[in-house]
Amino acid sequence: MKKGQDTRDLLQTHARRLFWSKGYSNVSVREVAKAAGVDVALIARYFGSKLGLFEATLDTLKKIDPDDFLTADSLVDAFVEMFANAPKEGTEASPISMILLNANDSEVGIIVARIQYEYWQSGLEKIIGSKSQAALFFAAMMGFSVGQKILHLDGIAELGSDEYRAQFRHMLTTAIASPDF
Amino acid sequence: MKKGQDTRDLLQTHARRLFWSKGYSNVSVREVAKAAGVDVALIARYFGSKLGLFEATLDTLKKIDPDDFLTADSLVDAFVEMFANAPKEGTEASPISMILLNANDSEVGIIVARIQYEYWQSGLEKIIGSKSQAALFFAAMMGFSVGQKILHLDGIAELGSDEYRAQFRHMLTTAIASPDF
DNA sequence: GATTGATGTCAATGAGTGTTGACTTATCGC
DNA sequence: GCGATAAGTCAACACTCATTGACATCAATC
Repeated sequence: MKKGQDTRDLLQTHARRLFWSKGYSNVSVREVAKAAGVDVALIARYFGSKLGLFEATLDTLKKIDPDDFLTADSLVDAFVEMFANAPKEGTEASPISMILLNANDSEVGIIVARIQYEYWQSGLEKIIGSKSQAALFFAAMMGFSVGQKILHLDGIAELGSDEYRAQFRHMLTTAIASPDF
Repeated sequence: MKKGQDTRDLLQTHARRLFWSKGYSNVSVREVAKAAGVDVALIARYFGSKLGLFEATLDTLKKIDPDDFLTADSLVDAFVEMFANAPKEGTEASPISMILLNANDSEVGIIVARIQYEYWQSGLEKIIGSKSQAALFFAAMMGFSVGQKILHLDGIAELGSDEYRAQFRHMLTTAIASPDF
């Protein structure tokens, strides 16, 4: 018989993939269990509840090192690449678009958003200098993310092109820059 | 006995308020019927289905005149005021944040997003000049909206202050401006 | 080999969902 | 007043969902 930890890992892996691509409320525990090849009841055993299983998939969100983005240039670079090299549809969502994917779920959405924003907040404020401007920047990133990943807006979908990449870089740079007053 | 049109209007009014504040999937037909004080079955009678009722609440989305925003200045003004004077929590969502509120619902989210984007698209492109930049601008607006209305991010929540309003105006203005290349 | 505890199976529960059809009641035209 | 049509009521259906508890099965320990 398998070790319990294996089953746990199996559930967590498939839960992450499913939750992060379809959103919390669009995935049932039966679906996760079936994908993992185990019985539904084991979710309750190992994670207590569906929400417990979901929260277990959020661990990796906290493992990115914020010191990777210490200057404004590298921050812009990082974001440009994040969107330009975005994986195609059906794959896992980026951590940021995860927020939007669950925005309508008061319980889950706030959990994800808080984790994400608290993570980015200090770094963004350090670089941008203004708390409110950092919040605007973060919000704009969410918008780009949902525009690209969920709504597939014309234009944003093809962020890979050089011309568009330059435009995107320009927008981010000016957004980070200090106002002229 | 009431006229049928009255019941129809009553259902539509309460449906709009509920759908636009909690999102489509977070509102049940029974909840709408109870708020309107009528029987659930009447939703099927007058609107065919829950989705039909929802689509009926989208009519007002199409009634805003895009010619109100013909210059870049008035566009920025309109957006600044839209966010600065945003109604408090619990009230109806703005049309834009409606998109995010339903982003995780593949059926409903796309309906709302398409209506909204197709409405703004031509006007934005006319003002901004670039199709992709217009898409980015629209996406950023969605992000601001969800940051303010749904996630209540520190900073964005208080967009009414003069200092913040100035920062917001600056960000929008530079975002609309042409790149220096 | 028996006992114990971890692990996995199965069926059922109870709450919620949108939708349907038969029925009753009111309103209007004649 | 009568009949046709509109309007509203009620109960049920068929489904999905997360969760639970009783039961079975395995692995390790004594």
